[in-house]
Amino acid sequence: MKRPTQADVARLAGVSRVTVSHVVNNRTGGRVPISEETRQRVMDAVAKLDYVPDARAQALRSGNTKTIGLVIPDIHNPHFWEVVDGVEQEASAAGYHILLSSIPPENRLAEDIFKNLSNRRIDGLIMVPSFIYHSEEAQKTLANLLERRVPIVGVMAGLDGVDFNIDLVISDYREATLEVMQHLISLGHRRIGFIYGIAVPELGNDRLVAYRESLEAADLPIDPNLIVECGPTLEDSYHAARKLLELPSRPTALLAINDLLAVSVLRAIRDLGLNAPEDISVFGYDDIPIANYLVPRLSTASKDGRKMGRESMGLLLARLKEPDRPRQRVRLPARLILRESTGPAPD
Amino acid sequence: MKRPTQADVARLAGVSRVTVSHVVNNRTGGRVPISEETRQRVMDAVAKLDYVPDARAQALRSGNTKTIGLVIPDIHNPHFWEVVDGVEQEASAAGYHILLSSIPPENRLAEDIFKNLSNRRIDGLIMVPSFIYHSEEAQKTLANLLERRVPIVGVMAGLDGVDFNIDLVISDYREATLEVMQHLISLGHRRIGFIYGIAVPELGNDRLVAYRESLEAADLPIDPNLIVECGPTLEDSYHAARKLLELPSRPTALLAINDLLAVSVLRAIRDLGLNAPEDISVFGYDDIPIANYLVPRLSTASKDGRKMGRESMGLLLARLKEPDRPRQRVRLPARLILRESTGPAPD
DNA sequence: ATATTTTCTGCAAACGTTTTCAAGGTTTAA
DNA sequence: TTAAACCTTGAAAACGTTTGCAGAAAATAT
Repeated sequence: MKRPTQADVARLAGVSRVTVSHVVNNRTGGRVPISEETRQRVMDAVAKLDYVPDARAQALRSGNTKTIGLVIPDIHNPHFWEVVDGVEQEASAAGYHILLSSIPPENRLAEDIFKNLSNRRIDGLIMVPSFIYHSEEAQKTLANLLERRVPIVGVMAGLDGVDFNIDLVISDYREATLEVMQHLISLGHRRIGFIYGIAVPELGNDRLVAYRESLEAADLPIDPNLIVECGPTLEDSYHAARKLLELPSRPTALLAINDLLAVSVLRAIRDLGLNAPEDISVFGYDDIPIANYLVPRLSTASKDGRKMGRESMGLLLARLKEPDRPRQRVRLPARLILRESTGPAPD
Repeated sequence: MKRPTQADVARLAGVSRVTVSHVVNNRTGGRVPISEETRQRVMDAVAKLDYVPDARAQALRSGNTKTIGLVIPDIHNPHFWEVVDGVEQEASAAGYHILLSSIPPENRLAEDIFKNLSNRRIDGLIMVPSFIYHSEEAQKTLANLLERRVPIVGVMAGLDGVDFNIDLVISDYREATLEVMQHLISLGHRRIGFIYGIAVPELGNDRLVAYRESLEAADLPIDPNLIVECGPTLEDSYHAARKLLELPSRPTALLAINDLLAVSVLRAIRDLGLNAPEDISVFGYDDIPIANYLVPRLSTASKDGRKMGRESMGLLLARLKEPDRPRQRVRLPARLILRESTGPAPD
C-alpha cells in the first residue's frame, strides 16, 4: 500500500507534476498563474487520492525541515515544562514541530546537538545554554553553528558578562531576590540560608549574587555555612535543608534555588518538628503551579515560563524569516509573589 | 558557507561517491569489501571536512527518518514526563529522536497524527490513545495508519474491552485501587469520595470501576455525590475537594485521580481547618516525585512512568525491526505505597 | 598463457519534491 | 495579417543520499 505521490496526482488530473506542485503550494495567486479549471481538477485528484506531500522530499529539496530543536536542562523541573508548553504553542501555530531533548549526560550533549543540526534535521534551536559554560567542545560547536548561520535562541537568566552572540530571552531573578531579601531583613531575619541545588551552577548566579549583595548592603555577614550547594533533585535539597536546619544556630529563613526544591525544604522543616513560616521562612523561585497549593502556600518569584517559551519561538521565527536582522534581547520581568511561607523572624 | 557533501569527500579522497557511502555506513565488513587503504583515505577526508551525512537525503532515500512521534495527554502531569524521559532514554540509545506533542485541542490531533505520519516525518508513534475514544475521525485515522502498517505503540490503563490492535504497554490501577479501598474500609472508612479530574474520562476507568466494585463488595452504598468530576488542573480539583468536604456529611477519605490533583486536595483540607490523615485520608495515583515530600507524605500507587516509556520504545523498536511479529502486550505492575496521608477513620 | 575466481570500485537509477526557464497557445495592438 | 504581449503549462535540473549490478584489476587455478 504505497502512498500516492505527486506523479500519481498529476496522472489522474491529466497535468504535469509541476502543475500539481504549484497548485498544492498555492503558487496560483501571484507568481505562477493557474487557470481555475486546472486548479479545480488538481484539487479533486488530491482529495481523491488523499495525497499529502512527502516531508522528506520537501525537506531535501527546499532545505528546511519545519522542525526546531528544544533543549532543556532538567526534565523534572515543572518550570521548564511551562517553557516547553509555550514553545510548542507558538511553534505548532506556525507549522513547526519540536524535537525535544532534555539535557543528556554531560559529554554526549555537544556532540548530539552538533549531529542534529549539522544533519539539517532541524531548522533552528532553542536552548537554555547552561552547558555551554562547562564544555569547551560545546563552545566550539556553537561557534560552528553560528558560522553556518543556524538560528539559535538562548533562554537565560542574566548575562554574566558572557555574550554568546545569539538572540536571547532573558529573565533573571536579580531584582526579585533583592526585593525579597530586603523584605526578609526588614522582618527581622538575620541569618538567611541559601540552598543552591542546581545542575549547572552558573544558572543560578543571578540569585546568588543578589543574595550576597543584599547581605552586604544590610551590613550582615556572609556566612559560607549558610550557602549549601547540592544536586537538583528533591532528595538532594532535602538533605541540604536538614543540614542547614541542624546548624548550631540555625537560619530563620531559607531561599531555595527553585520551587521544586522548596517542596522538600518544607518537608525537612516539618520533619524537625518546626513550622513554616513561624520558625522558618521559605522562599522559592519560578512559581510553578503547585506553589500556590502547598501547605503553606509558597512565597516565590514568577518568571512565566510559558511566555518565555512563546517569546523564544517568536524570536526564532523572526530570524528564520529574516536572517540578517540585528541580534535581539527580550527581557521578561520577574514578579515577587509573597504568600504564606514567609513571615516575621521568630524572637 | 555550505556544508560538505558526499561528493566533496569523494573528490578529496580520490574515490567515487559510492565508495564514500560504503565506508561511512560500514558496509566494509560483510557485503561490500573495501580495501583498508581506501577506507583510511576516505575516513581522513571525512575528518578533514567535518562531513556528516545529510539526514534529509538519507531519509528520502532510505525511507526512514529515525524520528518517532510521542503524544501525551497532559503536559502538566509529572507522570507523563517520566514516560517521556523513559522513551527518550531508550530512543536516543537507539539513535532515534523524539517529536513531542502534548495533546492539542481535540480536533487538531487526528489531523496532526495523520499529517505527521503520512508525511513520513516520523517512523513510528507512541501515544496514550485517550482521544481515540472521543473522535470518530481519530478512529478512522488509526485504521488508516494500521492499514499502512505504521508501527504504533499505545500506553494504556487497561483495556476497557477495546482493542485497537496495536502493541500495548498496559498498566492499570485496578488492583491497587482494590487494595487501597479494602485497606481504607478496614480502617473504618465508610464514606469515601472520588475526585475524578481528568481530561479524558475513559482514562480513569480502571480506578473508577474498581472503586465502585470495592464499595459494593463491602456492602457500602455508592453515593453519586461522593464522585465529583472536574478538569485536570490543580484549581479544578481544589474546588472539587471543597465541594466534597463541605457536604453535610463529609467523606472521611478521598481518592484523587492522580497525585498532582491530590496536592490541591491537601490544600483544600487545610483551608477548611481540617487535617490529613486525622480528619480525612487522602490517596493519589502515580507516585510522582514530590509525593514523598508533601506534608503529609502522600499515599499513592506507583506506575513507574519511566519504565513504561522505556518499554514502549522497546516495543516500537522491535516492530520497526520486524514488522510482522505478533502483537505484543506488556503489562507493568502498579505498586501500592502507603505513606502518611491515609489513616484510620475519625470516630 | 588462458581461464576462473576473488577483490575492489564506480555507473546509473531512484527517492519525491521545488524551481527556473522556455515553449505553446491565445488575445490584443499595429 | 503580423508582431507583441500575455497567460498557462511543462521539461529538466537539482537537493544528497543509497543500492543493485557490472566492470576492472589482481590473484589463483588449470
